[in-house]
Amino acid sequence: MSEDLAYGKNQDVLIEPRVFFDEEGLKDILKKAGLKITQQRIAILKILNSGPKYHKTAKDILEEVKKTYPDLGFATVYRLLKKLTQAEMILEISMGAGSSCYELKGNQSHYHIACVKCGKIIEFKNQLIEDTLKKIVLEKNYQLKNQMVELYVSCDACSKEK
Amino acid sequence: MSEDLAYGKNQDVLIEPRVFFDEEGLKDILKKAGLKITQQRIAILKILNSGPKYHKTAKDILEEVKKTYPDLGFATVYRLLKKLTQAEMILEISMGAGSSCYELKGNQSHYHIACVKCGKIIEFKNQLIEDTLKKIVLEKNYQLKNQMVELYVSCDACSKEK
DNA sequence: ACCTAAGTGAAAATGATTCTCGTTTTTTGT
DNA sequence: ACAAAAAACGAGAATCATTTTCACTTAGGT
Repeated sequence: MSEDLAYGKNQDVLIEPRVFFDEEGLKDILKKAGLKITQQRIAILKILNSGPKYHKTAKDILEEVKKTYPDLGFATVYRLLKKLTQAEMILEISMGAGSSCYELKGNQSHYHIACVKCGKIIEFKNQLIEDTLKKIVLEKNYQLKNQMVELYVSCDACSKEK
Repeated sequence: MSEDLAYGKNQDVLIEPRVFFDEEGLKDILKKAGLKITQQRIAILKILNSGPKYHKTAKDILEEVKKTYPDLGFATVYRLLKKLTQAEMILEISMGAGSSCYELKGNQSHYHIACVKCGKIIEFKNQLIEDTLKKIVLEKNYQLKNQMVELYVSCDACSKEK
């Protein structure tokens, strides 16, 4: 896994470029989840593992994967996403209404800022918040499985309009 | 609006008892959203404004409201929830898959801890996180419309099982 | 190479949410 | 109070995301 993240001195750096897995890494994800390695699954994971952003919807994935496997359908995509989510190898994020987004779990937790007008989503990271959340959960004797911090905003450009 | 919140010295206090609106307050919500005041809407808001927890699903609301208005259907519930969400008078929260939850917006922002096993949801509040998030958004020149912090955990009881 | 459990594709089923349309209720102007 | 216009309502159909079913295929151990 490459580790060339755009870290900074600021608490809230944008995460880019993102972490990528190589083909072996993708196979490991399946192995760790106790799943068989199939061409379809590798194809799906390759898509989740590509592009500038971590998060993709099932529809995003299907549209991409159909270029290589035209017969692959939603059932297969959702089945894999669900199994990997249960095995905690990927994250499911539901940003308000509409479809959930999915991300490969790197060792990075990060958060999202979404513009409610133009739909743009920015990923960011903040160590103070991460530590605070971990502490809260620990104090209650709970095991943290996933954390989600989502800010809904009107972005600079959209606020200026009209 | 009553203000008898269970504040404490701790950063992460559970929010209970919750903030309630009186009937005038509920009418104000409709007025501020530019909506007509109807019996059905008041009934829906009264339900959102009752019980120990802030968040309720459209189904929760419909089941309750049918006791008084048996003919009222999903269409009316969803229409109102959508309009009030757009007018920023209530919050829509989507906790993973399944239905969204809705909450009347008091002057309190609060967060959720959900057990992925038993489904229990705890509401909590944390000023440090709130301030940090506000700062992040402000620095980017964005206007914060809504914030969501959701922790998915295995709770104490569920972690012990099996 | 063989067997079996696991995976696949197509289509149907489910669940949540939105839309349509004919009817009813509010609101506004008188 | 009264009528007309605008907004809201209820029922059911439509849409969209996701899950299930089932008959067929394949990966991975022996």
